[in-house]
Parts: sequence; structure tokens; C-alpha cells
Amino acid sequence: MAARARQQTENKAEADADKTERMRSTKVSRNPQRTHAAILEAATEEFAAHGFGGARVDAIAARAQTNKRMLYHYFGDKEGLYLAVLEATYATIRDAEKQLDLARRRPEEGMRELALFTWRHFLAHPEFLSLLATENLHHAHYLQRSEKVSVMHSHLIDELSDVLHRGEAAGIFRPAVDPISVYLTIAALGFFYLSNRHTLSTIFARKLTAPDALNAWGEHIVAVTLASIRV
Amino acid sequence: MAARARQQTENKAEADADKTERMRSTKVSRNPQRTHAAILEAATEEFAAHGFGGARVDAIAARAQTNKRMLYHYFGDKEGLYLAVLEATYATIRDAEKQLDLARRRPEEGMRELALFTWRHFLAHPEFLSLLATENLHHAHYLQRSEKVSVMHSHLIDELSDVLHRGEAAGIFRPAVDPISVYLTIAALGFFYLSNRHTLSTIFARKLTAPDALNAWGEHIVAVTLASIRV
DNA sequence: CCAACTTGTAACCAAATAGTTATATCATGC
DNA sequence: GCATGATATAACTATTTGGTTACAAGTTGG
Repeated sequence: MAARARQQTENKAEADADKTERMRSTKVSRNPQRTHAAILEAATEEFAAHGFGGARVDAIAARAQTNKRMLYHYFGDKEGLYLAVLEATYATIRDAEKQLDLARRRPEEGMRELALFTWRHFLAHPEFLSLLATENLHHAHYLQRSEKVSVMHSHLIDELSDVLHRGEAAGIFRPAVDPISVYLTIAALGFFYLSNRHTLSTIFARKLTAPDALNAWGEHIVAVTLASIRV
Repeated sequence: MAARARQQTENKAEADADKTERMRSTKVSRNPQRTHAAILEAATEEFAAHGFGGARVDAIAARAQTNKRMLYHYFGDKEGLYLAVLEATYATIRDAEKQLDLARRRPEEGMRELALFTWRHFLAHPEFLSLLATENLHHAHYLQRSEKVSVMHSHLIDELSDVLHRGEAAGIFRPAVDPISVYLTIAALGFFYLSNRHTLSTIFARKLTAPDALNAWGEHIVAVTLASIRV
């Protein structure tokens, strides 16, 4: 989410600056949206890097080039900030998933598309994986508080169900395959490989993050997923 | 590891107490092995529950029913204690893996055995999964310092290679299957399901940890693994 | 243009935290 | 049987931490 958030923030900040300058041509020495977004982005990095307990509020304020007063002003306390980070990160995922439109693809192509989409998404958002690991350490304590995240992946599961049914009708996928199991399988293969890459490469002495290795694992996910649902 | 460590500790403690009482029949008010093991067990729980940054040294000392002086006496500092926990936890895994003897099993049975073993092992050792997640958050910083953990899974990979070769020779497995990819597949399916169960069940509103669901997922791992390597 | 409100800074505080010291007690080799 | 080192306790300290307060300065509606 970091890159995207920064992009949006800067765009908004520039727009605000332009408007203000057109009106009175003063130096922009305050900019609430920018400060808010800068804190959120800094917090995302800090929480992803150190976990909830390891994250330092002072460090977040410093990284956002503001101070703690603003942080507490916008987000209440450390937990509120953490929850805001979680929700913003999930929102990014949800937005990205909307890009998927598998309805017109042939079943096997659709499954390939879905698996590679998930894999590339994990690759592009390492902070999402880290936050997920941290949140699970805390038994999803904070995520459960959020009303916004409840019906999160329904779009994805709907699209997946459709693909599976069409594959079944065409006689190439087994009948009554559970879409959630299929999704968990795809997510598991991508998540584990990336989130555990450091301990895995320490143990196996293998460069898991070389570009070739990453592409190969993406194809591996596709192959395993298809093999597991074909008749 | 917790249960096993506690068991060993208590056995040793009892043996020591017996010996001491036979010799002079004094109350046992000091017992280095027990203290050492109690600290290690308490630290395992604390680090697994809160991560490195979230773990509290005072809490560990209190949980071990000793005090910080002893903790620093035996383990140097917080990082030394964390490293000791990591090494002890990996040692438990390594010991368990030695129970595996797949050499005489038919290939498909061997694969099933290996997958279920890994799954049951993860189920029995949730603290291992949490510590792994924490360690990866820190880019395996501490694990890399340990010389002891380098050639960790070699036994497992050797056994797996043998099973794959025999399956290939029998014409039921595809040729030149990469054993590490197969192991990663098995581990990924188990690890992700368990370590992310809290966020997953929040999102999907499904009880992932019901006994039936757990058994079903174990069979799912077996089925997916076999489907991915069969000719 | 000014009163009310928002955004910002920096100094401050109480509690928590990792790590230490002083000191006492147990065990044991000589 | 006692000198010595290992094991234990609890009080202590310096620093860090999350969170607050006093106050300054920018912004805006009337």
C-alpha cells in the first residue's frame, strides 16, 4: 500500500497547494490531508517492520516528519493508528481485486489468472503479508473490531465460484469443488513462500527471491491449483 | 515444545530432589536445571504470544516463577534468550522428524505419511508457527546468527527425495520433481491455514479449527500434494 | 478583520522497561 | 568444616515509552 498511498497523498497535496496559492499565494506550512496520510504511511512501514509491540510511536512521527501530537490528534492512540493501518491496507487489496473480471475467460485460463493475480499482489505488497502475520499473532484482535472488513473477499469468492461451475459444466473440473478451499490453497502457496522466505533461505541455502525463482513459483502455484481440481 | 520441556524439567527436578534428599534430606530451594528450563519455557510462550518487541522480560521471569537476575545470568540478555528459544524450538522439530522412516513405504503411502506428519506437527506446536512468523518479520536476523540450525531439514529432504525417486521408477510420479518444492507445498498448506486462522475465520466466517475441519484440511494437503506430482 | 477553530511544535510526565548491584544462601571440593 | 563459586532475591537505576499539556500560528466563516 505504501507506494500507492504516497502517490495519492502527493497528488492531493499538490492539488491543495495549487488551490491555496491561487487564492492567496502563501507558503503551505500546514496541510492536514498530507500530514494524515504521511502518518498512515509511516505507521504502515513501522508496524510491518516491527510488529505492534515493537513499533515506536516516536519513530512513526519522525518518519512522517511530524510529531506525536498530530498522530494522537488524528488517530487517538497507538491502537487506533494500528487499526487505521490495517483497514487502509485491506482497502488497497479490495480495490485491487475489483480489477479481476474472470467471467468471460475459459475455466482453466480463469484459474490461471486468479492464481497469478494473487501471487503478484502478494509480491507487490510485502507490508500486507507482514501486517497479516502480526495481526494473527494477536489472534486478529484488532481486525475483529473493524466492521469494515467483514465481507471482504466476497467478490473474489463469487468470481471463483463461477469459474469452478463453468469448469465443472465443461467436464474439466471435478464436481462440487469448495471455492474457499481453492482460494486458501492459492493464498497459502503464495503467502508462505514470501512471508517465510528469510527462514526458508537460511535453512535451504537457496535464493528464493531471484526473479526466475519468483516466476517459477508463480507457475508452480498455477500448476498445483489446476492439478488439484481437474477431473 | 512447551509440554515436552515441562515434562523433561519435572522429571529432572524430581530426580534431583530424590538424590538430594537421599544424601542430606534438605528442602530443595535451588535447582539450576529447573530454573533454566522454566525460563526457557516461559520465554517460548511469551515470545510466541507477543513477538520479540512485545515480549516483556519481567513477564517471562514472573511466568517462570523466578526473577530477572536468573534470566540474565543464564541467557545474557533478551536477544540471547530469544535465540535460545529459537534453537530449542527447532531442536524439538528436528527430533520429531527423526521419527519418520519412509524408506520401506510405497511411494504414495510415503507421501501421505510425510504430509500428515508435517500437518500434525504444526498442529501440535502452535508456538513454532508463531516464532517462525516473528522471526521472518525480523528477516531471520537471529536465526542466521545460529550455527546450529543450518543443515536443519536435510534428513527430511533426503527421505522425500527417496520416495520421489521410487515413485518415478514405478511410473506413478512425474520425473525430476523438485523435492524442496514439494516440501514447500506441504509446509505452505499447513502453515498458512494454521498461522492465519484468526484473520481467515474473521473474513470468511467459518470455523477453521473444528476437529472435522482440521482433519479435512490434512486430507486436502495429501490430495493436493499427490495430485501435483502424479503423472 | 477578528473570533472561533484547526493544525502544529516542543517541552513535559508518569509508567514501563531492560539491565545492574548488593547481598544472602546453598552446595561442594579440598 | 570451611573457602569458594554457583544460585537466588529484591531493590535500584538509567533510559525509553506512550501519552499530555501549554502554547503558537495558520485558516476560515461571518
